[in-house]
Amino acid sequence: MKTKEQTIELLETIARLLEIKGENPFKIRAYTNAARALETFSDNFPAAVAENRIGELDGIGDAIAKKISEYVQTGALEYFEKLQAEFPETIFELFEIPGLGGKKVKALYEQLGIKTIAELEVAAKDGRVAELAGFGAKTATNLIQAIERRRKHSGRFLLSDAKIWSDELVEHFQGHPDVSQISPGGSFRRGRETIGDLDILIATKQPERIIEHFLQFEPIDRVLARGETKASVLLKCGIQADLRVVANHEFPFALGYFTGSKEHNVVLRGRALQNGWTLNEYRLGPEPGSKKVPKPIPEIQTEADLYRALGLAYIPPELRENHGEIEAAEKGELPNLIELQNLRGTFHNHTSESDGHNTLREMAEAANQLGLEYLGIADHSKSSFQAHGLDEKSLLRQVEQIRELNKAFDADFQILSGIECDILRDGQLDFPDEVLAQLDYVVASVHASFTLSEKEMTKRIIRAMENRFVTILGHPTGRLLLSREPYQVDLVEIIKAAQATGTVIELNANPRRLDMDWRYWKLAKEQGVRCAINPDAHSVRGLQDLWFGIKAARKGWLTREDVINCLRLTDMQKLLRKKRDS
DNA sequence: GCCGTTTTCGGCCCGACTGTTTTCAGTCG
Repeated sequence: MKTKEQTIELLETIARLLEIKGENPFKIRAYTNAARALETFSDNFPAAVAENRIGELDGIGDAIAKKISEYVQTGALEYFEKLQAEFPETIFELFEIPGLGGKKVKALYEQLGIKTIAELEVAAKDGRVAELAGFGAKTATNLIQAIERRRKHSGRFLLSDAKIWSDELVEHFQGHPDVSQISPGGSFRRGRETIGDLDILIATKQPERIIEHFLQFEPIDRVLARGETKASVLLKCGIQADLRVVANHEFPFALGYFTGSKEHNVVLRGRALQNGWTLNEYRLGPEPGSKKVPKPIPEIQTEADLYRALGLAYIPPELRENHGEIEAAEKGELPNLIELQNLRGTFHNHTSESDGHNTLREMAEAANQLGLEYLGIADHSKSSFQAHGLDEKSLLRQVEQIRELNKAFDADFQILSGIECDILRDGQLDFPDEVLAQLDYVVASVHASFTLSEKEMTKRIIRAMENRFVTILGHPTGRLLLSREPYQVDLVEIIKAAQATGTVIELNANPRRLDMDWRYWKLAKEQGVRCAINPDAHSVRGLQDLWFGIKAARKGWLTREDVINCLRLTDMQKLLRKKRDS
């Protein structure tokens, strides 16, 4: 039995193999399209395969559906095994070098027998690569440099790192007389949890001056490419930044185009074609050679105008993943997405009592300064000894301190006493109910025994959720982006259990976590499960991470009604008591 | 290999940039 993730990887691997074979590019694309279709599929995957419903997905036809079914149900795919046997397994690492695609990898392998990055480096240095047809001295040098860069940097970056440099770049152009419009684009604008590179778009009448100014940006390490309308650089921190320059009237088209996602844009272009139009990064115009009489094209000055012209409500960047947003925009059923200023408080935060860096008072004052109406303190519990988890005595002392401190604040700001209670290996909690009952709420999280099977882990977490004092399930998969894989857990089952038990699920806003993942919130929301956006702040500064949580919540289609942090203090307190009183 | 208001064949997004090329292939987004 294979999982959805394994199937996606299979399809992508097949696409790569077909590329090296030099297969029909459209056939290759069909496999990557099928992988994309599965990525956005949030229903029960094994059931859909078993009931032969997987072929109903857009982009998956009979042939691939049959292959998926064979792979998932027998655990192997004969077609793939044969294909794979034609090439050494290590050859895939060559695709990780920018500048190498299917054609070049094929040439390197067939003509020089190169099948690893190490072999490529040797061949590039001793001159064999430069002698291949289609390669040259410059290509060889670029490959050597790319291999060296790869050694230093991993290739993807957290949203938080991207934000620092995107903000800096926009700042760099602040007040520049030739900038008439500027916006970040790409996956950063869409709020993806990790970012490959930065895209900055500028509208101007003076493209060469803008490119010139871009190249003056101090943190640039080296210039990768520069032309008349775009330039690419590598920043010293390892992030690649691409600047695109367009004319003012082209800006909305270019912004939409470079924001993506690719899949979203493909559908938009399809809609344009239905009207006899062509949509690209510069314009919406009549499709040359279209047999249709094109509809008249309305004037377009903003992205919103563009969506309207295509018969759609404006789609916020975070939703542009071809995850159902276009159908919803057509019917006028897009959600009114949550915004940062809708948040009135937050729940999961630490103090110096466990592993935080600031005191209770400092955290409270910072939250009050931020304009929040309440701050929940949830320090670690005793089993998390690596984080100086609180025992019963120190926890109850903290509850007392919170009561005292609350007297110092006006009625418009309150601290809530909670705990981030460890879910033990068997699903029991780290404190007995009598202790938990003395708190305003309980966040229950897994912090140890990560290696249980998916079945056991799911059972363990559900058992914890069945405790009536567990208000919120903390970071449901335990992932640390770019550094630790999530533990195995069936989120579809967890969401069902949250619905059944009346447990809130956390959207941990720490940019290293962003857990539960945005791809599951739409499903949770449809089942009536509520979300708590928590920065998991370990310092005063950590409270700022709410910004990332909002981005992820918006990607998950959440509105202020779906997120309990948007409730007024009294309504929120009522909600916190609801499960334990029922 | 997928898909269909162009519907079972014949398309499939396309423009910018680099490097290797005397007019374009490969890669990227």
